[in-house]
Amino acid sequence: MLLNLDPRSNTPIWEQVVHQIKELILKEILQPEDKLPSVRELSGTLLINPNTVSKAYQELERQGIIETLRGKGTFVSASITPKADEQKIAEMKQQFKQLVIDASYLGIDQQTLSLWLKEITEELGGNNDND
Amino acid sequence: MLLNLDPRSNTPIWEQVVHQIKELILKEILQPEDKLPSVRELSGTLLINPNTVSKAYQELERQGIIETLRGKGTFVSASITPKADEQKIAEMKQQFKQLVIDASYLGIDQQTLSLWLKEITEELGGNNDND
Amino acid sequence: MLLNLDPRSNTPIWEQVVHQIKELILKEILQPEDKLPSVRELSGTLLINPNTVSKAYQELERQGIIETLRGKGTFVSASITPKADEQKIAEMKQQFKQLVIDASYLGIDQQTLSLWLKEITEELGGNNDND
Amino acid sequence: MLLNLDPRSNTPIWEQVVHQIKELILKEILQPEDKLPSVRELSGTLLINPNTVSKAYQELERQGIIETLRGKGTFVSASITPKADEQKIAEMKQQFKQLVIDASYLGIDQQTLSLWLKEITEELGGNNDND
DNA sequence: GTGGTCTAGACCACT
DNA sequence: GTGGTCTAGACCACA
Repeated sequence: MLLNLDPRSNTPIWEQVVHQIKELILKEILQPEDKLPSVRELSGTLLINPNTVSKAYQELERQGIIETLRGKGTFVSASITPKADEQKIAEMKQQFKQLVIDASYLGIDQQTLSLWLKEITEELGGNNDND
Repeated sequence: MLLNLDPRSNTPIWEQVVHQIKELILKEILQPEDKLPSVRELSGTLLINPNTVSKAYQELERQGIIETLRGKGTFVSASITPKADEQKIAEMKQQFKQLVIDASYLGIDQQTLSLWLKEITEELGGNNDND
Repeated sequence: MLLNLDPRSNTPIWEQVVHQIKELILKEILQPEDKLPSVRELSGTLLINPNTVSKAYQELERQGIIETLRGKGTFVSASITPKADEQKIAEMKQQFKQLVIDASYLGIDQQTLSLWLKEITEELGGNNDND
Repeated sequence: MLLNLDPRSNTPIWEQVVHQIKELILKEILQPEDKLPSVRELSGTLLINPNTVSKAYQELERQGIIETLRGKGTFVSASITPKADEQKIAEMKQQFKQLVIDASYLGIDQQTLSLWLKEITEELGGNNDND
């Protein structure tokens, strides 16, 4: 499993790992019940510390996206139920607004954002039918 | 000038200040050439550390959104030219993607995001006719 | 013998086995002198590692609850004498306290706990008349 | 702030810290808005690693019991709202049952447990009126 | 000053 | 083999 990490980014490495694994699952590259690489293995591949991977895995587990089976390893959850947490949705909308504002100052208008949204949705939902 | 700051939020306070001033400008509540409150004044109003306000102003200046005239104060720039910095646009798209992914795990679909986008654009651009 | 094991739980599987066998004995579903399934048999039924069952049996034997007769198998002890180990009782009280604290933060009050205690005692002690 | 830590216990140190802080809050020794010792300070007092304290604080924050204000420190939340999470309550009842079972094998009967429950509740709810 | 992140490396319990 | 915990010590951003 290869992830794209940027150690210079402001977003912590463990969070980048979380994001990208979530993306892989959405794209169905990682499927329910699939085994994730072990903490040591992934830390070796990504050239980061095991603790950092561990933190990412723990966060993913906290979100109900993966599960760890004692002594066996870590697996993608069989059923990922979205929690409609009101508060988090409000936060997300707020983030979204800030993003739109920042975009505006980069000269990006609504149409472009709308296009991006479409592109991204297709990229994520486009599964692997035509592989 | 009243801003809505949340000290519990993960986004640093100076960044919240930056965001909200940018929003006020987009909404044309703050207009070009308008004078901003002094660092000391604003820090007093918002009950935050002057250094924090200062950092926010520096960032806004760096983005070309406000200008400091020595001895006179700080003013909204007369003309804010969007910098079409390719790299920053790519970063923004990346951010956007991560947001869509996170939204997806909260059960928020494309339609909802599309709606939000429309709402936000209207809220911001209400008087952006002559751009 | 069917036990309810949850591989996702935080309590180790061998401990879940220990708990549930203790429960079966309390409920007199397993009676003194009854033969327990062999390690291999039980591990096959429960689809878990033989080492795990073995560890559970060892723990139960350590507590004096079951006995192994070489070449014959494993049996529920004829007389289970509660050890009034002061230290263990103190530990238990400590555990109990932590549980009450955690319950409190979940909005569970003393009355509810008291009710639970009654329920559980009835469930377990239904035929404990002649102790 | 002095906590009683047992490095030999099975429960991890960070969890012991979490438990005991929760207890201090219930006893109103720590009151809403109170500042907790800094990570470094507490780690110095308890002779444990700062990371361990940090982990405890992060868990407490995740539970909504404390809040961190960037650069200022960590504080007891003003209002702690118990979340009536069905699933967690079920888990708690399960734990409670296992505890009753274990107690039974130590010769502790329902009456004793009932007494303990009363004692503990009084200890926790007894505030600091008579200090 | 504060907490958050990361590395290095160790030890442990579980399967 | 697996993940979880802990220590030691470093660096950074925030206020």
